[in-house]
Amino acid sequence: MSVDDALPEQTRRRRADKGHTAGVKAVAAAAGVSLGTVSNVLNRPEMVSPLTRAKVEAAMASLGFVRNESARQLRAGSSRILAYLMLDAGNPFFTDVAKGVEEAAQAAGLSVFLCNSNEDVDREADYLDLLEQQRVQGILITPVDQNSSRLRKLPSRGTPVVVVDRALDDAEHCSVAVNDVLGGELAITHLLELGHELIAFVGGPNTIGQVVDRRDGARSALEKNERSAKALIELTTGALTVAEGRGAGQRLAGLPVDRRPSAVFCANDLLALGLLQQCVSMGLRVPEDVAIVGYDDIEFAAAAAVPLTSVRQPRQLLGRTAAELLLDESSNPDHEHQRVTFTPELVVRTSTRGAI
Amino acid sequence: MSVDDALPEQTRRRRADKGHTAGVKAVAAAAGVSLGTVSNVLNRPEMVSPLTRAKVEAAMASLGFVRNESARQLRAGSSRILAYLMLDAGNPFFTDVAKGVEEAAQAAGLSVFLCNSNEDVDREADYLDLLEQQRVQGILITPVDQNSSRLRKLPSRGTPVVVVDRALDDAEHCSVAVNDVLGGELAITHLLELGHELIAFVGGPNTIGQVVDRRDGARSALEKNERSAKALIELTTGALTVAEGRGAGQRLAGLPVDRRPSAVFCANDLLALGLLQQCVSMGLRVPEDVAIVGYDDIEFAAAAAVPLTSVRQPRQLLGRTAAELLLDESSNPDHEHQRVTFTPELVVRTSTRGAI
DNA sequence: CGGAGTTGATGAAAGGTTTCAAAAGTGGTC
DNA sequence: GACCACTTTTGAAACCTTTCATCAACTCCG
Repeated sequence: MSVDDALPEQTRRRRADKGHTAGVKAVAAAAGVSLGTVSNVLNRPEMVSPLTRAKVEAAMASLGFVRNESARQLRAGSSRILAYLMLDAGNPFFTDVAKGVEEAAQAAGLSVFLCNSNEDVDREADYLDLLEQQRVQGILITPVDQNSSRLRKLPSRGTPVVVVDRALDDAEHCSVAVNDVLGGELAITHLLELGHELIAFVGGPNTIGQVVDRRDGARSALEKNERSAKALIELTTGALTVAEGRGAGQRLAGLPVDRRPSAVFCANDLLALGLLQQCVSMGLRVPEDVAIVGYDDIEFAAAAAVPLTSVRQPRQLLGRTAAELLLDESSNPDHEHQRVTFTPELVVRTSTRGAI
Repeated sequence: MSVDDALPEQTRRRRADKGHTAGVKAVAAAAGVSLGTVSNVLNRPEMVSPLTRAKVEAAMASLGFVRNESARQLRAGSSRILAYLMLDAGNPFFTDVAKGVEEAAQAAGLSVFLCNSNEDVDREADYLDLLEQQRVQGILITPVDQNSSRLRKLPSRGTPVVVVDRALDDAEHCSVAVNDVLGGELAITHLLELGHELIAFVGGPNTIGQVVDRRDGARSALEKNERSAKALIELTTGALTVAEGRGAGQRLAGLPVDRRPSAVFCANDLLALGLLQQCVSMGLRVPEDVAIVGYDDIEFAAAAAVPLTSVRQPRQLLGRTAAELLLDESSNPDHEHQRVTFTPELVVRTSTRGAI
């Protein structure tokens, strides 16, 4: 007693001990009803008399009852949660996709947990395990590693998967993507039309499918225009980040003028923004000395030092569609796996255009 | 039989039915050991003989055993997951904070679920309920609504809470913040030193504490410099987004020249970037016609059309510290609630400086 | 007043994992 | 061959919720 008096913080601490939370049983006892009735108040309130309901609700309030979701899920077999495992939470492109996912999930009464693999294969694998063990309703993922055996096994074990911004050749899940090859073609075709002869491609690592496709699109555009493959210089980066973009900018600016490309196509806008910043700070003029095309058309592309020409993707729509496919898969017994492909669009701005 | 033959997709569908997943019981049966032994293989592998372990592991692999995290948590009482409920996942500031959180969590062997309240009070409340019901280890939150009764109740019920980028007057949890009042003062003092007489403050809504503090800092700087309160024109926005920033830009540019502020202090960088973009597109020169100061110093601020002067916060450190406090709270019985405050720093760039 | 029908409340069982005290097995020693 | 110390395995109990068949009470009608 005197101890409690002397140490109020300890009281607080004790209160925070785990395991003290009241469960349905305690509520039932307090309200003087049975277990089942409490459960009915929670799940089928209309079939319990107003009087009883009031008693139970009062008991819940006074005991600070919090439903135990684990127990609930255990019984139910699956949760009301859906997860989006992002490639890079720091890239506005993916947070826009996430916004679309949230939109669709909310409309269906589900919640979304976002996870960030940060382009790290191990992190991705860990999260996949975790989410499967959590028995989430389904997983939306923009994979780092498209050959992940973990990923392939999920659907057959009961966790639906929808691949976002990528199309796997696997038939076990839906996917929603944008035609990245076409996007690459658009970018390079635009630069060729402007008269550029030597072009750099900045992107990497090559484990990322988007990078590969966009590069393939770039090459194919060269071919279609009957240019040599040597017209494309490849600068490989370790990730698709602003910092890597700056690094690439430095390498670019370091080239002797006669071998320096007059235009650069970056695998995403973060790279492009970093590259742009570095070029400007090293005295190269954009677009006079170097023209730059980005990819994604994130909100910041238009607000850049030199507004960025970029290949636009329907970001939010991508997320919304993916979530809808997932919901269909987990609720509709006649679900057929689909591969939805959207078409990108080139948005031309100052970074490739002479004038203001 | 013939039906199965004719419709291979249906087979696939059936396989994806829920409830078929093998549990410890099935594994035990398949390996010819008891339930407890399987559990030992999972949790204390060193105390089961290599031979038995091999048998069990083989059985797990062949049955595709996936641990049921719900059941696990139910027994254990809490999970190995920690959640960060963000104010706006589209704002790079918060994703940087999240990165710090993930860093600290990973070091401690925990996983992080990110949730996005999107500045919506109801969404925030829903997520808080959900996370509490999930019995997460703890919740990191940048609150929309600092008076949320839900939020206040959490710690006493056993879910530790750390408030990020905000300090509540409540004594029931730790908080990690940056001195926003000081940040506001830094910004305005800088503008006054440059000779600006009429300054606009752009930010809102006023339910967001950061906005209020930064505005208060702005006012206090005026006072300290013996200027009239009228020297600060307030343009209130509905959210801290690029779009709202553009709107504010439009309102600003619409003012008659003699009543138009020569400088603007924006409550965050997104507003500043939007405002900057709008001003430029409406023919105002920055910084000649309008000087702009942002807040947060996100990576994109430096890459903007006109590199942005901004108040820098230690973003990642903020997240890391918050997560560490949370971990301490849930593991250390002698934990004392702390209120950590970092100091912001003004980064001057072209948007407030005459020359290049 | 008896029986049918309706409404509301009950409580046991199930769901998958972990824990722990107890049992079984192993090897060595006197 | 009995006993001891030690390692390994066992199985029942507990965690909390939901479901569902069953029961009780009440209303209405003949």
